Amino acid sequence: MALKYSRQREAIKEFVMTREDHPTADEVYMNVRQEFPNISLGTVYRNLTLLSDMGELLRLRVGDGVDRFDAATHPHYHFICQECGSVEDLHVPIMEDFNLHAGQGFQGQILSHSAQFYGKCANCLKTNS
Amino acid sequence: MALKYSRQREAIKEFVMTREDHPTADEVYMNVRQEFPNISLGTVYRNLTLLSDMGELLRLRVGDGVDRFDAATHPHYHFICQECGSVEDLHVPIMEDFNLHAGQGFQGQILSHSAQFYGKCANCLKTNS
DNA sequence: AACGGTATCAGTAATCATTACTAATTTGAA
DNA sequence: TTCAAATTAGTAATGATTACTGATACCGTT
Repeated sequence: MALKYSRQREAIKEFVMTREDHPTADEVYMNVRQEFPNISLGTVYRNLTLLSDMGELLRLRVGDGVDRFDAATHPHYHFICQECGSVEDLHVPIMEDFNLHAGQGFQGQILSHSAQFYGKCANCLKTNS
Repeated sequence: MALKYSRQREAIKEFVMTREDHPTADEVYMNVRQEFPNISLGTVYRNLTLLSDMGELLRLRVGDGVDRFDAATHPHYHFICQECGSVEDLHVPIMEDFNLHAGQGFQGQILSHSAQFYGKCANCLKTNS
C-alpha cells in the first residue's frame, strides 16, 4: 500500500505541470514516450488516476468523452472552444453564492458546483473572419 | 433525408417525457423493450441522438461516463447526488451574468455555460443519519 | 553492498458505452 | 398499390479506460 517512487510517475506529473492546456491521457502518453519509449498506456492511466486521487492533479470531464488532466488543482472554471475544442482555465474566483442561488426550492443539500463556459477562443476568433 | 415516422422513435420519446429523472440509453432500452421486445440498443441510441439533434431532448454528460437524456429542453442546471448518483433538474433561472463574470480578463468570447451542482439529495439526506 | 518484500511496470486482454454496417422491413407520397 | 427512401434488428467495430500477469524497480533491513 505504501507509495513507492517511480520515474515514470514523476515524468508524467512533470509533463502535465508544464502544460497550460489540458492534455488527455493519450497526449501524455505520446509525450512521455520520448523519455520512456517503452512506457505503456496503462501505466499512464494508472498514474494519472493515482495522482488525481492524491489531489496532485485534477481530472476533467468536459463532456467530449475524453478525460483531461490539469495541474492547477485549486477549484476553477473552464472554457471550452466550440470551434477547436481547446480547453482553457478561467482566472476568476469561484462564485460561492451560486450554490445558494441554485438551492432555492431544492430539498437536498448543495455543497459545491462546477461550471463550463462555451464560445470561441481568442485564436479561433481572429483566425476565421 | 426526410424524416419518417417510426413507432419505435415515438415510444422512446414518450418514455423519456414521462420521466423526471434522467434515464441513460440503457435504461430507455430496458423500458421500451416492454412495448417492443425486439428493439435493438442501436435503434435506441440512434433515435436518442436524432431527437437530441432536433432539440426535442437534451443530452446530458454529467461526467460519470454515461450519457443521460432529459425531456426538459429549456436550459437549466443539474444536481448530482454524490451519494447515490441520481441526477435532478434545478428549478432556478439561468444566471446570464455568469458569462460576464467568467469572461473577466479572458480574450475569447463566452456565449453560454453549463453548471452542475453536487451534494446530497433529499432521499440520501434522511436515509443515512 | 546484497537480500527480500512489495509497489510498479510493460504488455496485453477485457470491459463498457457508443457508433457503424447491412440486409430486411416499414413508411408515405405518387 | 407501388416503390424509393428512411428505419429497423442484429451484429460487428470503435475508442477510451480498466484489469490482469509475469517481470522489474524501489527501498528498508541486514
